[in-house]
Amino acid sequence: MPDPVAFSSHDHAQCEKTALAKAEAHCREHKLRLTPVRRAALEILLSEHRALGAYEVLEKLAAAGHGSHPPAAYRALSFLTDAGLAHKVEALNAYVACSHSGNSHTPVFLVCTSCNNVAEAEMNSHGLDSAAHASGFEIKRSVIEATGLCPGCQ
Amino acid sequence: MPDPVAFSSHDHAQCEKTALAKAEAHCREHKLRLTPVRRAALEILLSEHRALGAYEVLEKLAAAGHGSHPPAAYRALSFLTDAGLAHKVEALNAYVACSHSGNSHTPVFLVCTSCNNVAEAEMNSHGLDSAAHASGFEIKRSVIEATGLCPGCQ
DNA sequence: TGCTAAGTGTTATGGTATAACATATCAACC
DNA sequence: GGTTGATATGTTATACCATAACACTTAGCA
Repeated sequence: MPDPVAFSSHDHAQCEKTALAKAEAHCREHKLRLTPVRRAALEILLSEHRALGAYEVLEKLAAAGHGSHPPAAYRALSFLTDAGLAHKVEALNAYVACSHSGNSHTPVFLVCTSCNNVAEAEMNSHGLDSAAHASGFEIKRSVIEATGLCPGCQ
Repeated sequence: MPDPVAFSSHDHAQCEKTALAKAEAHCREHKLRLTPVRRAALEILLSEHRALGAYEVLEKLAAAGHGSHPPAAYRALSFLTDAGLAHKVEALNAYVACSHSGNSHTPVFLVCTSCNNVAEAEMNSHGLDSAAHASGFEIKRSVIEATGLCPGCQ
């Protein structure tokens, strides 16, 4: 597992900018429509490394002049997660921008309970996959999340 | 991963009975108070291998003469999960009785989207643990869940 | 231009979870 | 046995998370 960027100090403006550029490229390539609301939602998620609740995203969307009713946020989040540009952290019922390209992958989240930052790591979920397959279970989607303390908060 | 009992036909009455006996022993040993409400909640969870929502548990608790307000269910479920006698399936916001002794362990859930049964497997979460530790993250609790189709539903 | 599909606005409602405070019960000790 | 402090339960109220259903608009294309 590489050093997760969420727990290291870094040039966040740059971090945001490149993620957004990658997202645009990904959408162009896959003919997905990154509309203003969706783009705004992505920018909101990208602005922090912690996971944001849907209603928190909604507030910020409304503040930015977009829809102010729950479906506005849920639709945007749903587009982003379907496109692989964001993920839902099930343990928090909250959403984070994807830290990796637009590649389809099984995310692994490290959620710090102190600073609330969420790092996304890539791991070979091979153990899970093959073990499940061995017992005859066919995996569609998997969720791997760990809560605890990040290096900076210990 | 051993063949998960939830996906095999088995003597469920026996399955329930031994789980309950183990839970009682576990509580005695750890001086935990398995009060009537808590015991009732555990029996409710044990009655099925699918995950039950908190309000579903609440209904059954009320029907059995226990509290009928949400905190009654959440408190019982919280006791059971803290004691390791039940787990929350985060992907479903629902609860299942623990299939293994009272041992503290990292559960791995296989959730069938067709029959709704949830199997709990034990797996060495060693990959996750050591990888997280290598990047300096200290895990308190981890969630590993896969949704898909069980052998019988494919 | 007119059609169709996709996206958005809006209202309403349903499902999940906890805060806060009152009351009751338990366990241990005097 | 009665007192006390901790644990558990009852109760009210509310907050947070999520989606159904339908109307309207816009984009993309024949």
